[in-house]
Amino acid sequence: MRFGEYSMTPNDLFKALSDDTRLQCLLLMGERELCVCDLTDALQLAQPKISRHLALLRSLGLVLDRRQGQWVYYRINPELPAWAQPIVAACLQQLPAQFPQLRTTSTCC
Amino acid sequence: MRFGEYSMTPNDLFKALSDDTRLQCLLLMGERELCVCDLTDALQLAQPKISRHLALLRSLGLVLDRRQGQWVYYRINPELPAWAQPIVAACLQQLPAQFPQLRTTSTCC
DNA sequence: TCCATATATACGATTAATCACATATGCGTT
DNA sequence: AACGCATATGTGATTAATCGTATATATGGA
Repeated sequence: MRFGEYSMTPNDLFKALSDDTRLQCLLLMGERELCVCDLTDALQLAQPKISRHLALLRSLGLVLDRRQGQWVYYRINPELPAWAQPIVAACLQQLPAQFPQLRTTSTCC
Repeated sequence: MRFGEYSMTPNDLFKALSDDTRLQCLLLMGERELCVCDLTDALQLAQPKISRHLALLRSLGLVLDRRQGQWVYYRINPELPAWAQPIVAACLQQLPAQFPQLRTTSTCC
């Protein structure tokens, strides 16, 4: 996958979405801003795994991050390319129902 | 990628979309039913390459095929899973503009 | 039947994606 | 400074995706 400050291509977007870890992270972020430990808790996955997937989403500009103290909060970039917005919106609307166990416990940080 | 008569998952869909050959085939089919030679002409790619990508799209149920004489016509499956329809529709609406050179010459078969 | 055209698949090689584990960095507290 | 916690990255191994080339199958016509 291309990587860096170039503008995202459709190929980049779909490669990003075509991994369940990344997709579930995005779906969870669709509800609210989340820190890394929220995501590791919700998905029950190792922290380095989550972090590397987040790095990829960040490198594409698909998500933005914000450090607050020791925590880093991630959210979906509200300024996606115009062509990507309807696609991402459709995903956020349709796909949570395809991951029934997907929920944040909210008792994290 | 999973393969066969199982029902398509979001992961399957995005993996299918995350190859430019397959994506451009789908976008071209968004306009009308096309045979394999239409696609090889339009994309200027080797026939076995196109055929293998079409086989993958077909195995997921993303496209349907219909043989007429020596030609095999492909079209987007109009009965996609409900969750997939808005996503595919958004792609068909937004993405052709991202592939400016994408056009069928219509002088094929 | 033999040939030409259209399409599909098999095979081996190459490249890309993912992972687990180890380690590094950054921040807050003592 | 030293520690603990949260997060990020490096590394090597494994698996998956893609490709080019060769070949197989199907159809129609001579």
